[in-house]
Amino acid sequence: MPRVSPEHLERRRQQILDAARTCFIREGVHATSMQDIFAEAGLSAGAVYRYFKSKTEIIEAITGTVIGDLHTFLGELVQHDPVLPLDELVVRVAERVVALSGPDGTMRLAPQAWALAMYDPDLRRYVQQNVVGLRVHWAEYARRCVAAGLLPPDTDPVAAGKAIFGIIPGFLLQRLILDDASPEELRAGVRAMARESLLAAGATTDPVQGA
Amino acid sequence: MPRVSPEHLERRRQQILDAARTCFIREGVHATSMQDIFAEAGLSAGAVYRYFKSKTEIIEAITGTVIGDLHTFLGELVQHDPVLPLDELVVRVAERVVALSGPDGTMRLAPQAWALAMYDPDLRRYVQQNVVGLRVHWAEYARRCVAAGLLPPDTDPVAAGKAIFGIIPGFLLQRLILDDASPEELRAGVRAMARESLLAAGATTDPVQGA
DNA sequence: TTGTCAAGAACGAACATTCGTTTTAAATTG
DNA sequence: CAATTTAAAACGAATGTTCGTTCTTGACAA
Repeated sequence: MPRVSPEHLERRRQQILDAARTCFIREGVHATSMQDIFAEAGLSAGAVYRYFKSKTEIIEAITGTVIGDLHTFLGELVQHDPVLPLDELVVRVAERVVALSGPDGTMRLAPQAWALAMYDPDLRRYVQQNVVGLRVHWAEYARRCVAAGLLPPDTDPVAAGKAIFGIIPGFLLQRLILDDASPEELRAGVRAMARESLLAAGATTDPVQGA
Repeated sequence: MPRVSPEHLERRRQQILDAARTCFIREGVHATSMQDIFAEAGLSAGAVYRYFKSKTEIIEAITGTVIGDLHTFLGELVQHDPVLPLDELVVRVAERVVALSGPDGTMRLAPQAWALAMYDPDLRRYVQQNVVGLRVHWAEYARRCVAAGLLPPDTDPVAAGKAIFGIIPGFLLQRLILDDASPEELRAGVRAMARESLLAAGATTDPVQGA
């Protein structure tokens, strides 16, 4: 179809990206050949190469959108008034992660994005933006907790954000690779982890029960 | 060398694995060709294929050893008597992670292992073992904290282990991709995170009720 | 027409792997 | 000990396949 509307072009582009994402999730990025993408998109090589000049460009376009949804979602939760308890916040995010990491979920691409980011400079920038984006929300959460008097004034919210951040990739990994993590169990874990007593020097562990 | 000692064979095997690991860390697993491994090992194709029947077999052999060191290290720390404070424990592990994730560090392979585990069943088993191995230590830590009276008796140590687990991959990711995480900052973050007050509903304008 | 889009055959490079040959050190013999 | 045999070990060019990409060709709207 020659001389076609801009909408058509944009739709084609999306059609290709959707096909690529489907393939990447189903087979993995490296195991996906361009021919797989052609087939999934129902387009020819020539057509696809009209919209993207290389496979790398497609990978980059998709990697940039892996956790956009999560970013927005967390951003809203963090702004919730009153400030949500940490376990509540984490559970809600975890639930979203579960929803996004099913058989067709985009979160399945996250580990691949991390791995690719280590060796492709352009991709690395995208992934960096994604990670920073999430982390900034966590830092903002910590800041609000300080403001609400839930954390001491001398708290470093950036450091707190960096530490809390790990809970989610940790959850995702266990979910994707071991498939034995649930948001509710994570809530219990976070509730156990959020205790000053864990920072105290511990007593020796005999069979004797202290109280 | 024909009719050669078992030690020689074992050394050759290690020589190949070392070369492969070097290549995988330097270029990434997928970007490493067998020819790269031949060159790095200073061996011919035939020689390498005498010891490993495929590239996949080499990848599997290496993936199985990525975090063995960390596993042992954490295992010892967890058994420390008296029980170490959480922030102390995390900092020590983080320091080890830093040591193992430099330009030649094996921890650089972790994200690749995670990604590969999603699509290769054999590899997945190795990575599962690694993850479970670490998690078991964290659960044991939680158990000891309960025994020492640092955590309430009704704590679910497995859930706690799953939650705490994430701190380390989270740290590693930030270290590898953003290169802006340090053990000391992580300590500060963990100290901020370990507070019951984070579990209470907060308020900016509204009063709060207890749990 | 004229300019743009799509098709799909074709291409060349890169890849993992194979295999016939050569080298080598241990084993065997005299 | 020295000469010879033997089979494992190593070599590396060749193989066949697969891949990402390009190119030629035709189709169709303006």
